[in-house]
Amino acid sequence: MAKTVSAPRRQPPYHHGNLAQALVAAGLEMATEGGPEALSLREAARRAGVSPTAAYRHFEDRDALVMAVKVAVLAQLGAALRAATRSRLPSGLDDSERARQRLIGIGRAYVDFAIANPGRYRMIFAEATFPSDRLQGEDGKDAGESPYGILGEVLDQMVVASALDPERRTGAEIPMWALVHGLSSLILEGPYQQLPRREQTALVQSALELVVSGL
Amino acid sequence: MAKTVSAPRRQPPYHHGNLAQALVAAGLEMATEGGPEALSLREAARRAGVSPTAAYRHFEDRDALVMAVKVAVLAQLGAALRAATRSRLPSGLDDSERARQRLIGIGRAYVDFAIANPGRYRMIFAEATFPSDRLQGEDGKDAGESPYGILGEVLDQMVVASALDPERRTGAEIPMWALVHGLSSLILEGPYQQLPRREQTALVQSALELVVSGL
DNA sequence: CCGGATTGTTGACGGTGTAAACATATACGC
DNA sequence: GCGTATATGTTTACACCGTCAACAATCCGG
Repeated sequence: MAKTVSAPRRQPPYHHGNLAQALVAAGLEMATEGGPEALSLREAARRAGVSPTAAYRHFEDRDALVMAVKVAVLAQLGAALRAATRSRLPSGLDDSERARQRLIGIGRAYVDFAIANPGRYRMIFAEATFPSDRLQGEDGKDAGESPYGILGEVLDQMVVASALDPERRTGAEIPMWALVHGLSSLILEGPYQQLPRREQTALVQSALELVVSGL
Repeated sequence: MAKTVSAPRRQPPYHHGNLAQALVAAGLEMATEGGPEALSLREAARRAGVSPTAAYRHFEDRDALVMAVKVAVLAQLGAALRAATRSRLPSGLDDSERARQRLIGIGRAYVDFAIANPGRYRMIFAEATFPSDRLQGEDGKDAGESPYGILGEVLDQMVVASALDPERRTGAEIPMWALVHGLSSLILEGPYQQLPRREQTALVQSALELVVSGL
């Protein structure tokens, strides 16, 4: 009775089913816990309940896994920024001011994401053996929900709402992007880590306003 | 004849003489080649011509060496910024404009350092096991030639030269610091790595002007 | 001159990334 | 339906890494 053969799913099947995805999920966990340097192929395999080198059937090397996790994190950040673009704005603002507030809003959302998820955030800037083999390509042409794409969208809307001179639109993402990333680094690893959250966000707000008003 | 005993310095003496320093130097090399993750205690020992674990007499663990190298890099960056504050400025500028140009100058110098020394630059933001044990302290109270201190000096000079409202002096380093760090990251690992150096520096210049004029 | 403190060495352990050889399940052509 | 190629997972092995403990050489203060 209870033949081993026909017993349904006694122990995990030989084939995992979706190892690649499970490995990325494990990698995401590890990144959350300790950033990019905490990400290990063997540990990921362990967490996926699979032999130490099974990951090599899905990722050429550690860097490949890192990249995959990085992409996943970018998607999460993109979602956070997208959510920020949908948040309610105080009423009684004209279109121009609303567009401006949207921009400041995603800036805040970016830094908030970094503060709330330091490990995952740092994953975004993980390296791939510096002498960069094939850095370009990237293919991410859709960029539909890429953080950078969303920033571009919001800037475009500012132009439409006459909150930004069309002539200054080109390259406008640069100072914004640089600022939010710089702020995040400063708060995460720099001189402002000790500050109470309250003051941190105040500092972020004023820096954002400064740059946005300068655009 | 030629007694082994008295033969002068046939082979390196048992005691290295200045291992700690040599290890930091080796670490600096390795950081130059491949950033923080390329830094290994054993390899540093090897380059210093010493046994694999000798480093432990001078550094508690790998992180300690990383920190030491980080300090060394900060000093180099500080020197670069200091040099920028001494560079000649075009004549015919009033004090206020000169002070402003100084600020832009160290901003450029910061990004230039990052571009010229990506590995060493990234070392500055190397982590020490995120759950940070004793992050504060830092003691670096002198800050004489610390990059952050130099930035503060230049901002103070702007106040003196009436290029910056004293009321806005507090926290003025934040957007500047965030910007130059963000720009560096963007150029090193972000969407602008492919750009010709020429356009990169142009982009840096305009972002700096935008922020400085907004201070 | 001697004995303790510094500094460096040796050997060992568990962890990592990676490659090669092997095993098993799945999928596809006949 | 069968049989085999292919995809996926396992085992074994190697070199490297960080770290610890035990040992050896040198230096320095009494």
